[in-house]
Amino acid sequence: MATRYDPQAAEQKWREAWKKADLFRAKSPKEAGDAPKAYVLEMFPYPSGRLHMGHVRNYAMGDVVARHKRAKGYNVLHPMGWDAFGMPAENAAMEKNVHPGKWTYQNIDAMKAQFAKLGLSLDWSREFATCDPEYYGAQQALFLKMLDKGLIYRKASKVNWDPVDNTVLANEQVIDGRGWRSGALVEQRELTQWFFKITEYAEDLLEEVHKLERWPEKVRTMQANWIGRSEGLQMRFEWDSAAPANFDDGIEIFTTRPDTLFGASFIALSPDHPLTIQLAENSEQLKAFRGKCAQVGTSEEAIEKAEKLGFDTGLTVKHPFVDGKTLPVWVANFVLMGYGTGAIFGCPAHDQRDIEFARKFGLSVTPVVLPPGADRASFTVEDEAYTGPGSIFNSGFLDGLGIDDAKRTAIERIEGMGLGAGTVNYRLRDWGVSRQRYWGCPIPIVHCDSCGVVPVPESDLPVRLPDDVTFDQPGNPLDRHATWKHVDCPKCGKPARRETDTLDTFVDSSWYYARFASPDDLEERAYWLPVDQYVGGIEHAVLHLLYSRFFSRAMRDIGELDLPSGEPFAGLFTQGMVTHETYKSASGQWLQPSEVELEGDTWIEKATGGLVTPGPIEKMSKSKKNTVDPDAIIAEFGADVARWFVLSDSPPERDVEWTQAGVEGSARFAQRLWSVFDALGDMEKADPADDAASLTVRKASHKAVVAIDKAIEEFRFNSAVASIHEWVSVLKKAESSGEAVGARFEGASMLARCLTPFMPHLAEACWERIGGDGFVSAAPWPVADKALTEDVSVTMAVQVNGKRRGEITVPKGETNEAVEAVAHALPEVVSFIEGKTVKKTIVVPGRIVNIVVA
RNA sequence: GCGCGCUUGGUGGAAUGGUAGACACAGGGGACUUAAAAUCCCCAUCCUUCGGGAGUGUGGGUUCGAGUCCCACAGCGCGCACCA
Repeated sequence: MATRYDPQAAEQKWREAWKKADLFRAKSPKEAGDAPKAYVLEMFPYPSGRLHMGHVRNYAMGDVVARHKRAKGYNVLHPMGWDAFGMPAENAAMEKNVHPGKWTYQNIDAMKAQFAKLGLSLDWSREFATCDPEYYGAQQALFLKMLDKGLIYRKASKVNWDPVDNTVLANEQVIDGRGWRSGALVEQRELTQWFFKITEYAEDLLEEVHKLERWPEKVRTMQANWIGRSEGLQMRFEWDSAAPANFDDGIEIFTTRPDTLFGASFIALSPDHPLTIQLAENSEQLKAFRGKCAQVGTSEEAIEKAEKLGFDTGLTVKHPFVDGKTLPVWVANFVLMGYGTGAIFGCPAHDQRDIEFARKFGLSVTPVVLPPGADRASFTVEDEAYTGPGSIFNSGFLDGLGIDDAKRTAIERIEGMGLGAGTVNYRLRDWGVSRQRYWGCPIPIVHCDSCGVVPVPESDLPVRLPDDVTFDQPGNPLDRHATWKHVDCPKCGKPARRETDTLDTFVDSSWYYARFASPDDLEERAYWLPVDQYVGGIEHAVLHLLYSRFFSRAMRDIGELDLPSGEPFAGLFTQGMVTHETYKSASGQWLQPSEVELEGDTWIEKATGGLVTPGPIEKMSKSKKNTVDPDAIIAEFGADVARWFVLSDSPPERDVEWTQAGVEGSARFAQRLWSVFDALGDMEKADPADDAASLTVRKASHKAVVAIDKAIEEFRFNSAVASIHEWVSVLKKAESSGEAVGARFEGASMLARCLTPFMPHLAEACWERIGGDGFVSAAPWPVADKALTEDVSVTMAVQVNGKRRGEITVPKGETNEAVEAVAHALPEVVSFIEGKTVKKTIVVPGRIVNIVVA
């Protein structure tokens, strides 16, 4: 009697059995023996308390890799933990009056229960949350070592300050120049903050990113662009007018175009340049001008882009190469303080920003690069700068040189004059990590009036967050806590104050992969690292991955990680999002998928019967209400079906659209799979026979194993799914004709093992039904028999002039001449080549025959 | 603006330079059934005078042969964005 597979009962049963058998615990290097290691890691989640479909897809993918590797004989580390510090916990504290810690750990419990239902092959023995004192205490120790090594420093820096909430805002929390929560106009404030010296590794981070062959090209490019290396010249222009105080030596600029120095017509300073600030002290006009620049600067990029603002300081400098030539010094809003030296020389003829500025303020324009084929007497630049190739002219000793030669020559000359040197500049800036927040890792520092900045002794770590905090007023609870910040100086013993800033939560996620490998054992860390396969969202392409690459280097250099390359993630895969159609009611409200239904061709709202307008397919989000709750799906169809669906329809790197019909299709297929095993379950087990029907089944099975293996290795899970579909069709066909029982048993045994990475619970049930030994989750990957995967004859298409006209089947290894003869004799072919001259015949063995006729 | 990527049936997509559209979803037809559900099987790019012809965003090119390689263009998406 055929039975139905009951996912609810089966999934729970198998999960409990796995847990009891402790199947997924990573072996120690010693236990593993000769087995190679595989560290499979998915980006750990923020414990929001609710699992979403994006998580399901992310972790399903990682689990496919982990289970496949395990079956292939690897010692697999597949851990899980929680990225648990951050703003949402503080927001919850303010809104619901619940302590961030309590809220967070409750969420972790809730989410862990949801995770458990997915049947992931995780090693929970290594679980931690970044808000555990053991974790952030270890992080504080790393901080102190890095500080000691000179990788951390303090400096004053501008931050977005919300004057109502009394807090610092991240850039993404500033919307149209206003705080996202308070709505107050955001101010730029100078605060002394802690910085990680990521720029120290800029060159290495750039160089090594190109070698990460198992990373997506796209991510590597984004990182390279973010680091933004450019070669150029840093030089100083000496004063023509009287030198202002503190700037006796002149004005330092950076340029990538020293070849255009003869075309210089002005110097431009950033509104935030120290000289500008100094000059503004005695000039109301300049003060006003700076204010104007700051206003425009916040957000409205369009406006900012349109208008070039300038202020003539009246100062002048000498041109380094042309005696008697002077350049005016302006302040310009388009010059950024954060890049180079915060000052430039303007060469309007060959820089678009400079030409716009020069035309607006009537500054001179001298072309010095002659485009190929242009006439030197008549070539002019109007409103469009020329930035292409050419030869240098109007440029004294540089005349006639190409751009690259001219750059080199100009740099040498400047160096010879002692005015500057060739340098490399990076767009990358040091990483500011101070956050004026409670729910983060406390910075282990004490400020003492006599001793200054004093590190907390390692024996006093962790510096714990106090529990008794309130969120009823704005600002940092650590700062206003009655006792917490008041401590004695570790050095002199006098009363001092704790640092009340906490670390950016990106710090927490920059080294968790090393902590998973081992809390403190360097050898074990060295054994597991680097992560062999990292899986996560593309949204972390720059910051998280760059910070992690920095941290692994820093940890290496302070002796906390034995990782010569410094690269923490050898392989990276970025998966696409889960999307869903959106729905709007007649009154314009977003509706959840569960609130609407399809009647014929039109969507209606279940509750009201009102007409629903389906909208674009977008990433599942609360605001658009186009979410599907994994719990509900698991309750209805089981976790295997949810896993199968998110892996089946689209290539893993692309978005997948969640559809009800698609899930139902996956559920149907799960039953179909079960029926393959169920039909065999009551039969006598037999070895495969060698009749034609058996051979057909066996070939399909052995070929499928190879195809699925390859597809998983290449992250083409959708192709693996397709192969399984085809395979099952063959098995079902044999089943309906009652043939090839032995071959079907063999195929089913292989199928159960190939299914395990995708639908682990179902695979266990199937394995059990056909009397498999132990857990299929612990069974080795099936080995395909080469004799069955390689055919003795091949079908080849026959083309005439590149058009397919027929096909022939010939023995494998047949000579080209014989193949050619068969092809020429094919009736469909004869009618096309009759009466024509055959110019040549191309035979690609095993693939195709192409007959070329005149 | 600069950089990167993508564009294949009604839909998601498959295809080491070698039979385009595997596999799935939706659709159509049939079988089983008193009926339904479930299940199983078949059809399905377009045009056609049924011989064939056209066809992978558009236009060129390389090749015996191009979805795949090269050039140009268009559309869409992503990233960066006054980076000197």
